[in-house]
Amino acid sequence: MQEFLIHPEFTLTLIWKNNLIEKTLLQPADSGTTSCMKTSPRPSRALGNLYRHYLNREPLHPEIPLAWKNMPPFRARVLRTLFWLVPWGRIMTYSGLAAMAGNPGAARAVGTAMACNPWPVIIPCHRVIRADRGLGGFSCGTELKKKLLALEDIIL
DNA sequence: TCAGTGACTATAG
DNA sequence: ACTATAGCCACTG
Repeated sequence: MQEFLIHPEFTLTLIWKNNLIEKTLLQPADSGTTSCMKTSPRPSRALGNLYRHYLNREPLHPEIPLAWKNMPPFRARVLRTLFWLVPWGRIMTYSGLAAMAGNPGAARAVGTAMACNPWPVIIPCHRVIRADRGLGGFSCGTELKKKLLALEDIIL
């Protein structure tokens, strides 16, 4: 089952399987979209939560049902750490996140973990930047990363 | 087991 | 500020 969050800057698709969010798909808004947000009909609790996250910065609920099965251990630790430690409007470096996840030297592996993040936006990998304040990479395009950060009043 | 890979980083020109 | 480079680590085939 799929459902959508339509935002002026992006569309987020939640892909559900066995009552768990298997992954999210993120794509930049195509030109000429609406100026307000909307969701697909009968949104799940998680989607409602995401809607209000972008509407009025409501924190994401810690129990969003994500399908963690088969995630390699370090990547899971990194993603969980990111979810818990970096809320709306905050940023973290790859190396900082590596340290918080318990392995200070693993900045590069954190980058790989971000690249493999199955749940962009829910797990806020757009809030992870380089130690030199550079933007770093983004699977869905660095332009979108910049816009997501701008929504949170973060300018690099 | 091991070589290859990459959303990194510190350092040197 | 930019480029090159060597070191770094978890994960993969």
